[in-house]
This record gives sequence, structure tokens and C-alpha cells, in this order.
Amino acid sequence: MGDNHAETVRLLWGPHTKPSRGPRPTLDLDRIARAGIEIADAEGLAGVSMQRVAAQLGVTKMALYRYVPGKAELVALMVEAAIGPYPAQDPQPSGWRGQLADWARCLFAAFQRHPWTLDATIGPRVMGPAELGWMERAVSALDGTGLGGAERMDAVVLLVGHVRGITQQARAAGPAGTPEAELSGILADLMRAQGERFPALAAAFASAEQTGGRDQAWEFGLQRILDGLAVLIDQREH
Amino acid sequence: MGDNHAETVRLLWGPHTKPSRGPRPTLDLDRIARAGIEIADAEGLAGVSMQRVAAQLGVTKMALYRYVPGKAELVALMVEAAIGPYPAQDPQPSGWRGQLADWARCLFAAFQRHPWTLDATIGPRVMGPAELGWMERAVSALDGTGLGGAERMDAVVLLVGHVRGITQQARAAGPAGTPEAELSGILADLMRAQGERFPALAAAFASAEQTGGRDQAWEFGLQRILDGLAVLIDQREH
DNA sequence: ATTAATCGTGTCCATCGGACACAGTTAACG
DNA sequence: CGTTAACTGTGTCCGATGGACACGATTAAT
Repeated sequence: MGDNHAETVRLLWGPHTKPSRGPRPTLDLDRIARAGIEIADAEGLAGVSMQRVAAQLGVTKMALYRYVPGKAELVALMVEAAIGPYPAQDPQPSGWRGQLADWARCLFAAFQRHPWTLDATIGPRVMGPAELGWMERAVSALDGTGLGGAERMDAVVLLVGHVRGITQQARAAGPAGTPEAELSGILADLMRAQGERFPALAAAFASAEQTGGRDQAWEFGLQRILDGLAVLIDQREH
Repeated sequence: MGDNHAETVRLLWGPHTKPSRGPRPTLDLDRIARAGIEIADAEGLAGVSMQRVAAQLGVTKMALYRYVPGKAELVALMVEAAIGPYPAQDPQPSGWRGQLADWARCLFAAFQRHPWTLDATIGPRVMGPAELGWMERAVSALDGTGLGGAERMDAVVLLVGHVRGITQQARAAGPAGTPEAELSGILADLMRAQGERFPALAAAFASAEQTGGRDQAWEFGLQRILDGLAVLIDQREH
């Protein structure tokens, strides 16, 4: 369990000094990260092992340890590369609300492109420049509102929590045919069998099934959060 | 990777038929779950292994497989036992807002008592009766508001997302002296060094440090969510 | 040409989750 | 009161994992 934080910082933030002597490195951090991402996208984070990544790159697993101190650091690199820099929008919305909504939707899309990032970003960890860039964008969207520094960060944390929550439940629904889809059926069966023990839940479930379209949870929560922020911001402006 | 969902349902929802013949079982699911929880509370979920749990109970690891099909199911039992049934409140608040706030605070407290539940509840999974009981309570708190079934569930998901988000960042702060506390310092150093690249973030950080009291992120987000729900509910009532 | 740094690799280890066979224990049935 | 069938706990074995370490090959600076 060598989670050397200092080493992780060096890996994520550089500098990456080129070796002066010795054979040319056949790999580099970027290729390694991309190989890991490729595997994680296809088979989930559980499918990512040193040997698996090494095989993808055509080398032995021990070759990887020349570049990365351990698996934890590899995953950190993968997250940083997978999330990438915040995509610059051509027409930047003017108000804080539009900017934050855009930002959240971008983040949500990024999480859905790489669902394993959920598993990889559990618990305390070191963030890289790309990830901090995202944070910067969100916090700066709230500049000019009457919110204090702590409040601006709290608001961003709130949004990130929602993105993560929805990503998780979206993964549970999953595309039809996958083993994840089986879960929906199991839950439905459970609700039918235990309906009397959970009347409100069963009613809500039935009503939701009848109304048809799910997948509104994302927009619902996003608008609630933005509404809640608007209430506070309006009240600060007066 | 035998994640037999049907078996998990049977374990969590019963029935647990007593064996008619053969030696008395020396263990039961409850003791096993509690042993696992004890370890996870002390050393995190990573410290929970079959051998470790078995040692805690004074048996061999293979003895556990008589009760639990695999580690995934053991973790499911641990989560169910750790979260426990929703604690009945003596004076139940009258309005939906008070009820939801109470509920969220209880859930937050439960997550903080067992931080590893964050790691254990990633991704699609089968929920047990205790967990569904919590959901039931939250959904029923929204009965009588003009919200539809899907909306009531979306609102609960939104709250859970916030609880999880804050639990995660609370764990990052951690008590002083722990290796987690080191992260705050690293992040602070990073902000100082890269301040120009992330001006808004650095400003918010500095302002937050100056204002002193952090730990408001929880209440901040909770009130924003409730405010946002109130906006919708008010508008539905008219 | 020599040397020192850096490379990729092979070998070794502890630990993990899990499969399986085996012997001991116990309750039901004749 | 035997017999038997079911069930228990355990020991042994396996493949895969993350990682330590030493080795020989390669290359740039001297």
C-alpha cells in the first residue's frame, strides 16, 4: 500500500525530465495512461491490471514500473488523461446559471464516456492539472455573484455530487442485455413482492414506470440545484 | 467474478431456513457481517478479506464460504447491517422539508460512522430491506406534495448524491495526523504554486481559508437542494 | 574506448478469492 | 438403538494479483 502522495504529485504535475543517458524509453506516461483507459473503457476498472496494461503495450508488466511507481499512480494518470482539459465552448453563456449548467453537462458527459472514473475517484486523492482546470472553470462561473469563496466551492461540490450520483444510477440501468440490466428486473420483482412493506416507494415506482420516460433524474436534479443557488444569489443581491 | 444476483437477494431478503440435520452452525450471517464491519471500520474496506474476517471469528476462511457465496455477497451483508433500519424519530417533523432534512442528516451520520460504505456502494448492486426502508422513508416524506412518482425518486437520488459527495470530501479532510490530512497540505501547496493558472480557484481557496470555518459544505448543499425543491413544490401548488 | 545511467526482462514472493475433497458431527428415521 | 443422510469445519490446491530485486543489454556523455 505505498500511496506516495509526493510521487503522485510529481507524476501529475511534472516536470518530466528526459533521461540523458541510457536506452531510449519505449514508452511514455501518456501512452501508458491511454492503454489503461482503453482497457477500463472496455472492461471496467477491475479489468485493469499491470499485466493487462503491459500486454496491451507489448511489454512485460515490470517494464511499467520504470514509469509508474504502482497501480494507484497509474490510475491517477488514467483519470487525469480521461477527464482531460475542460473543453472550451465557443459561445460562452453569459449568466452564471447557463455557465454552470453547461459545465455540469460537460462533466456528466465525460463521466459517461468513462464510467470507471467513478470507481477511480473514490476517497481522498491527489488531483491533476486537468481536474483542477475543471474546478477553476466552475468556480469562476460564480464570480460576480454575491457568494463567498467557501460558498462557491460548496456549490461546485454540490454539482459534482449530483453528477456522480446520476452517473452511478445510469450505470445501474445500463444497456439492455448487459448483466446490469438484470438488476432493474430484480428490483422491480422485489418491489412487487414487498410492496406492502414499502408502500410509498412502490407507488412512486409504479407511477414512474407508468409515466414512462425515466432518465429525467439528471435534468431534474440539475435544475433543482440551480434553482436553489438562484434563491441564495437573488437574496444576496438585495 | 460470480456475482450471482439471485443468491444475493436470497441472502439479504431471506428466508434463512435452519438446517434440520448436521452439526449446529457455529456462525450466522449477522455475526459474520458484524465481524466484517468491525474490520472495515478500523482499517477500511481494503482491509476486509475472507481470511481476515475468518480470523476475527476464529475460524478458517473456507468456513465462511459455508454461509456466504463470495466476497461480493459478504460486502452486501455488511452494508445492509451497517446502514441498519431507519431510526424512528420521536417527534416527526410535520412538513416535507423538515422530514427530508432529518432524513438526510441521519443518512449523513450513518455514512460517517462507516465511511467504507462509500466504497462498498459503488456501481449497480442489490439493495436489502434496511436500505429500501430508508428509501421508503424519504419518498414518503414527499407524499402530499404535487410531485409525481418519478420526481419523488429523483429528489431522493439528488439528496443521496449530496450525502455521498460530502462524505467523500469529509473523509479527505480527515482527522489530523492521519495520512489523509497530508492531502489538504499538498492541495494547499499546489494552489500556492499554481495560483496563476487557477486564479478563481486560488481566490476561492484563500477566501475560504480566511473565513475559517469549513465543514459548512454539508449544510450549504442541503439547504440549496431543499430550496430548489421548494421552488418546484410551491409552483406545483399554484 | 570507457563508463555510468537507464532500459526491459525474468524470477521470486506474499496475498488474494475461490474450487474441491475429506472427515467429523448431528438429527431424523427405521 | 443403529443406520443414514445432511451438514459442518478444515486442509490443500490453483490462478491471478501487486510488487521487490537482480541481471544483462543499450546508449549518451566523457
